[in-house]
Amino acid sequence: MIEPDLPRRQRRKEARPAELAAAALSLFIEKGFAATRLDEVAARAGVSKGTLYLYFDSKEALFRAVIEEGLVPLFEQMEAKLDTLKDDPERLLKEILLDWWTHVGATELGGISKLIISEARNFPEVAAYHNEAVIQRWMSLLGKVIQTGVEQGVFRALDVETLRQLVFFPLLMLSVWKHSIAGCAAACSAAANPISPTYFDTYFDMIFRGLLVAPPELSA
Amino acid sequence: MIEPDLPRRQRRKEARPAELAAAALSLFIEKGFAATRLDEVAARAGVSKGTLYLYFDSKEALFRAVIEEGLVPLFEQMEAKLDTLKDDPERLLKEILLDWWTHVGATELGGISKLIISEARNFPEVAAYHNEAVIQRWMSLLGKVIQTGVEQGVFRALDVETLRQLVFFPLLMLSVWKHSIAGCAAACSAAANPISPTYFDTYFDMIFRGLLVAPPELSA
Amino acid sequence: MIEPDLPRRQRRKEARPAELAAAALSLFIEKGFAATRLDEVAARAGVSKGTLYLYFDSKEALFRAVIEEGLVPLFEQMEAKLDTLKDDPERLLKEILLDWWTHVGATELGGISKLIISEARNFPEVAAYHNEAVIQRWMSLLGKVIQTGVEQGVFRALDVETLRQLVFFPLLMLSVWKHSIAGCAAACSAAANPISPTYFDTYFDMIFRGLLVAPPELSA
Amino acid sequence: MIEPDLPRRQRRKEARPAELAAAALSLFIEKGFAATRLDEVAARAGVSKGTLYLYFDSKEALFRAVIEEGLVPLFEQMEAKLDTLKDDPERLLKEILLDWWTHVGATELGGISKLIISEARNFPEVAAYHNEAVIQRWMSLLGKVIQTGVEQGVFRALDVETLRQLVFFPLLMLSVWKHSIAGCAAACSAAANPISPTYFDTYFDMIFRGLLVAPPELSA
DNA sequence: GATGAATGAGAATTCATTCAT
DNA sequence: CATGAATGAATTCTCATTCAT
Repeated sequence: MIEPDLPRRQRRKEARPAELAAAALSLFIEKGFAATRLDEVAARAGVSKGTLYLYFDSKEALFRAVIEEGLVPLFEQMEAKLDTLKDDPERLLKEILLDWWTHVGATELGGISKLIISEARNFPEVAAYHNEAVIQRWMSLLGKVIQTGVEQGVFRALDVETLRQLVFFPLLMLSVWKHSIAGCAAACSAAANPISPTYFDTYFDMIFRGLLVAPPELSA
Repeated sequence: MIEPDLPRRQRRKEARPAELAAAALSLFIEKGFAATRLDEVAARAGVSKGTLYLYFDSKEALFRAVIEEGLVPLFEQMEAKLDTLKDDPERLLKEILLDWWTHVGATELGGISKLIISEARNFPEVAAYHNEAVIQRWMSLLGKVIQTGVEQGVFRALDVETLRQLVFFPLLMLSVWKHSIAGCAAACSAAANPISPTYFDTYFDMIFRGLLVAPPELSA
Repeated sequence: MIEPDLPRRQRRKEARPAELAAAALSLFIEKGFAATRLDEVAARAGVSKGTLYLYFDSKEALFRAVIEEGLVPLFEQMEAKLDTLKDDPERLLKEILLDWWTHVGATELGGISKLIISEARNFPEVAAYHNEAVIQRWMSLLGKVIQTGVEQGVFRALDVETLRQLVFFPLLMLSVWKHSIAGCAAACSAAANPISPTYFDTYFDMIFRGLLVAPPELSA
Repeated sequence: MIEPDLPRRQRRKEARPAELAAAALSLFIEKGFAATRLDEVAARAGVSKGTLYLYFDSKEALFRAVIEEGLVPLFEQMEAKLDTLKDDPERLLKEILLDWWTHVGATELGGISKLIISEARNFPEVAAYHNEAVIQRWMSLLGKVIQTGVEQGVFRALDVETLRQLVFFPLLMLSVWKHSIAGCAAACSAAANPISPTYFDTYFDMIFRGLLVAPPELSA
């Protein structure tokens, strides 16, 4: 990955935007967009305030970049998986949902969802971009998986539009929760943390009992 | 509600905090806490900026009051219902969830959830208060309803902690969505609005097929 | 002028914009628009920085106001004079030019010309406003006076457009000079100051010898 | 002008300051000193920002150089002419004034006058240098020409100090005007452009009628 | 109580200047 | 010599908070 024959300066220059966006992401998630000062972002990235402006035109541009940077590595994997496991929609759906949780929901990237929710009203263009580049894409992916299952007679023929939301929202909400309410560890009691150890077992049990034409428990 | 024998001045005086909090609530929801200026709050409430400080010590105090004011009328109803319909947990759960949607999720009060999610990190004490005064209370209510159903052998004996979240999150997320992403109507395409007309039908179908020991469709 | 029954606060509020504009004018003239900091303007007016923004939306708005404030009292007098002395165009022209010198060129208001010259490129709308509200008006006034003289057979029938500039530019340039080069008293030698004691005598001698059909010197 | 036996590198090196100053001049004139960024100057000269500092210590030093560079080629011509046409002061004066207009007033160099007027207060030493190196020299030249005319009995014996200003200011003002107000072409109406086609005819007519002991028109 | 003018600390942004490469 | 990434002081503008009226 590292090209050792480039002078250090230049290597730095190429890495900078990602470093800055990473610093900004973590701060935006911690404190929200408005409450994050560019001073802090610069400090966390180990550069001066002015340097930010070498790479981003404004705070809003930085916001936009954070979304883009954070989401580029995110979708190759997800969509690639769609072509595998076509004959086992249950396992495919489960894997895709767990993938999302592992690579997004449970990580810092999950904070982007919270960010977008918080700032959509104030930055409609950024929200629109995110909606189109991420939400629609992801929802469409989920829809295709479910649709496949329906067509194969494995999933019940309910409204796919709604199903994909019902299936996804418990995970999304969990992630959002983790990055906001559960984040004020000191003040909020432990009870604020909603993740019980059996959460995922129960989640998939419920989801698939609702989805499957012949749930294992009953078909037995 | 109105006490007609008090002189108007005094009535006004007592109503003021609620009026101010109402104005603040709608603005906080529209623009977020940080982006709302006290000028605007005062203007919307029809008073001068200085007057705000007669009733609230600071912007944060106003935030706290917004939570309290907005949620006081909210929980008498909900908890009262618990004592009714004890013998029909399915109907009770459905009614309670629809009640929440009707009186909170679908109304401006649903915006408080978004607000808390956005600002929890910056105002941990407010978040803690909300957590304890609202979230815990509401989750406990849901838990009791489900527990009743389990005890009566109507609901499956899964982890109740998780079930109440799985049941509630699709509604909560929907409400949060409505108050953020779906709110930037101009920029975000209509597709951002996730409510399909059959959402609630499918929602309850899925939920109860997952919950009920003997779902109608399968018991047949 | 002062209305002694208004509370001091209110009297102040009405006077403020003019006070602020006056402070800004003198600083803009001294240092130019770009080099003047709003801190200084506020300090000179004896208020805080924030107060400026109660009355003016931006530094540019302040600039615009300076032009307007400074020029309002300026044109009533000038144009009123046009109706007098219709039968003596030479005296009328001389009085109007001296009036301009006394009330504008020689005073701080003359600095506005320098300001506009300096900043026209950077603030085209302000320059356009000044052009229309001041320059055109003043030039038109001069043109009418000269035209009257021509029609009465007192002035030679040359191009009036040009004449009014030839007549005015020596005064305008003198004023601009005073407010720029002559202003750096310490560094610039006294020779930079171009006003010789006989300037106006020679000026009018030249102007009228050029203008008059029958100059006194020769008609004698 | 080009010295073809120097290696190109070296030629470049010697030409650099002049190239940089030329780039700076045009930008200073376009936008004023303060509003010109060194980035732009470097870009227009086709070098990097750092290179500027190899040749000039500071932005102010560049300003000073702009004056010097721009005016060096300017005065050989002018003063050389003084020795010719000694027996026709009218024609000499006319030629010198037209020369100034052709080589300075009408060209980019005329912008230096505007620049000095704008920045004299902020850069007194630069203004002082310009005053001494340019203004005094030029005024002295004009004075000598007029003095010659007076001594030959061709020009009237008025105050020469003032006469040279009266003669020069209409041209100077015209040039300044062209480089400021007339420059904001978009916003300012065409009427802002003060040059009528007969400007110079009328100008010389007026000037010489005022100057000459026996103007053609009257001597008839 | 109520007002709204005034404040000033704080945040985003710009840009002349430096210096490692 | 030349570069251009990095700096940070300086500047505009915002807004929660105060307080004289």
